[in-house]
Amino acid sequence: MANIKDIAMLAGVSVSTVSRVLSGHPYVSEEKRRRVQQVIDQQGYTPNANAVHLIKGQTKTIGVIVPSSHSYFHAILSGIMDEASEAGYGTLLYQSRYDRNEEEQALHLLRTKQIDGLILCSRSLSVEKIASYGTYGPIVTCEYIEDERISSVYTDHYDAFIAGMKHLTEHGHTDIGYCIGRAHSTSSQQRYKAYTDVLAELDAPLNPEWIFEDSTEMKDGIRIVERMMNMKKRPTALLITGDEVAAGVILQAQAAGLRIPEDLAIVGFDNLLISEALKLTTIDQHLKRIGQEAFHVFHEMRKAGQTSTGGTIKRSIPFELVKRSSV
Amino acid sequence: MANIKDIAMLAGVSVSTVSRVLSGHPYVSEEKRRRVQQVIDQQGYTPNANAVHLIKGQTKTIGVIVPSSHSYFHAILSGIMDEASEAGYGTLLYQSRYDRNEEEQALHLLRTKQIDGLILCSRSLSVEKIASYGTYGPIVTCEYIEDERISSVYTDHYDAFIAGMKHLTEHGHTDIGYCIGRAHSTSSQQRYKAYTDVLAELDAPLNPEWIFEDSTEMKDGIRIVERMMNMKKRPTALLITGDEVAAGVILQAQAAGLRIPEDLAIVGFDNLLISEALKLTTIDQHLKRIGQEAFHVFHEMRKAGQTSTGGTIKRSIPFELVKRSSV
DNA sequence: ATGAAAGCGCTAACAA
DNA sequence: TTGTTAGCGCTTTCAT
Repeated sequence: MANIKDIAMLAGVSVSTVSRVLSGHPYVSEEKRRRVQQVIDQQGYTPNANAVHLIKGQTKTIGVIVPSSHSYFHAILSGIMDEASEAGYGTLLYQSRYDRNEEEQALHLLRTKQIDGLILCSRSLSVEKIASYGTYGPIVTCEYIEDERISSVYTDHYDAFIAGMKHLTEHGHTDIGYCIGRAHSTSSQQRYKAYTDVLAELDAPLNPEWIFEDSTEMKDGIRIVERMMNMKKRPTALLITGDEVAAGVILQAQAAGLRIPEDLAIVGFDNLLISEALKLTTIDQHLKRIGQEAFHVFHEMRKAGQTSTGGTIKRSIPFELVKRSSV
Repeated sequence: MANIKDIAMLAGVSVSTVSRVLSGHPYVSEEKRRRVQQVIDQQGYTPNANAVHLIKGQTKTIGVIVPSSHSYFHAILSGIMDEASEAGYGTLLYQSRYDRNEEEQALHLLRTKQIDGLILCSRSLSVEKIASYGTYGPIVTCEYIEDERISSVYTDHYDAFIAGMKHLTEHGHTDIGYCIGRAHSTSSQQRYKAYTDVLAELDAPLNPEWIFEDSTEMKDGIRIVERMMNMKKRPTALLITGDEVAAGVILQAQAAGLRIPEDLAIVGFDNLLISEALKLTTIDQHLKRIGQEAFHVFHEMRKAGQTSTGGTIKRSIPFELVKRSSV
């Protein structure tokens, strides 16, 4: 493996000239530039990135933590990747599998300077822990976090849930249930509040049995309907955070002979590719845009960091109710 | 940000002693070890990974290219990650989105020494192109590749397809169709061969209309049934590579009033989480195991590379027909 | 058991 | 326009 010294020697120039050619520096004579480039091509030389990173003190790489490869995160990720490559950044993906250790491992990359910043699409670690890594580089979360040391780009889940509930009540529903992912996340709490607020306004009773937790995949949707079929009184409508879960619900509802929306109305979340095929009414959170903005926030902080003391940024992304025929 | 020199100074020792403490080297007096460790803790010091990588000439990181976050790749990935972390390796994920440039970008990481090896879960680039990077480190693909310069860990798709077809013919089916992903991949060709071989043996006619291409997601399954419903003669059984597509087929088949397996028998592939919920008969390719073996192959090559000229490895992973009630 | 010093491969300030 | 040289932060001989 040739290094820059070899190239310099073979081209009969100094290493600095090679370095200048490499970085497209203007002050190089056309003749030497050509000569150097020729040696580079012929030797198949590429600079050792570790050396470059070491001396530059940056890697032009942003880390992204996703807990799983769920399409929800995939949508955000695609937004991040687009903007990152636009800005000349690479993307280092880290799958935490909801494991705190794995997650801290990723945070560690920031300390050891393997990445310039970090975007968390979800978190398992405490806010305190995450914030403690803030000194090593910009950290951006894709869910709202109170802490002042961390930036976030997020959906207002309370408002979004209210919008979904309203849409159902406007269609005459009062027996409404909902399905969420992890029960104790910040968003789940906001959703619970929205749910109870609307129910209270309606003077409708709250039936705890109609709240389905830990639903993230299609199979969870199937399970939910199986459980519903055994209830003495079933909800007439369901708010489902995640269109894959909604797909499972529709699948099993059909198998059980329920018509949609007559017997069961559904409002989903995320507006994935299947959502359209299923004619699902859903709340589009513009996940891709969340990813894009997350990168922008990182980038802004990074640029600000050079000059002033970059403050953190909180940015809410508007959602949109996409009406189809499941309500 | 303190560096090793600062730590040495603060602890009143040389940098070598700090380095020894860092790497758990035996020849350090208990007293100095404690003193150094104390300074390290108090300063919150962590070695700069770029410097370590530079001098060691390795990163203890393996790159993984996945085209998308489809659960098929996720299953392989989880196998890779398990074995990697077991062996003290980090995993750098790269989403190529079937884009040749992105894919080459990942190959480039090998040249620039940011990763020690690379596992491709799928490829868009030519075999030639990929093989040309083989000199920079071990490359392992998770699909069969003829080329001698590249290792692969794979399912024998011909045999697997034969097994699926046989299972259907044993249940009396002769009007069999199938759904595949990318039409021109190596595996698709093998499957086509298996399909025609079985049909020929049966003296059954081949109906090109019953071959559905470009099906990877649930929505594709929906589309397939919509198309099938318009046919004058429908297949009575379907072999579907990908249980998410199968889920879409089941969903839409139910909506169209087809009973499974009476009106339409289905053999899926992959045995995902939903497969069990859907009572889907499916061919489990042991994707996780493929991922595990892919890492092992990388690791073996890497270790061999130190001493001898490490040859490449081809390793076939056995599949398994999981019988449930969709046939 | 410890330290001095060479060097991993590169960039950039400085001199020429 | 070009070359010399001093690091970037670390590991690892080689002495002692």
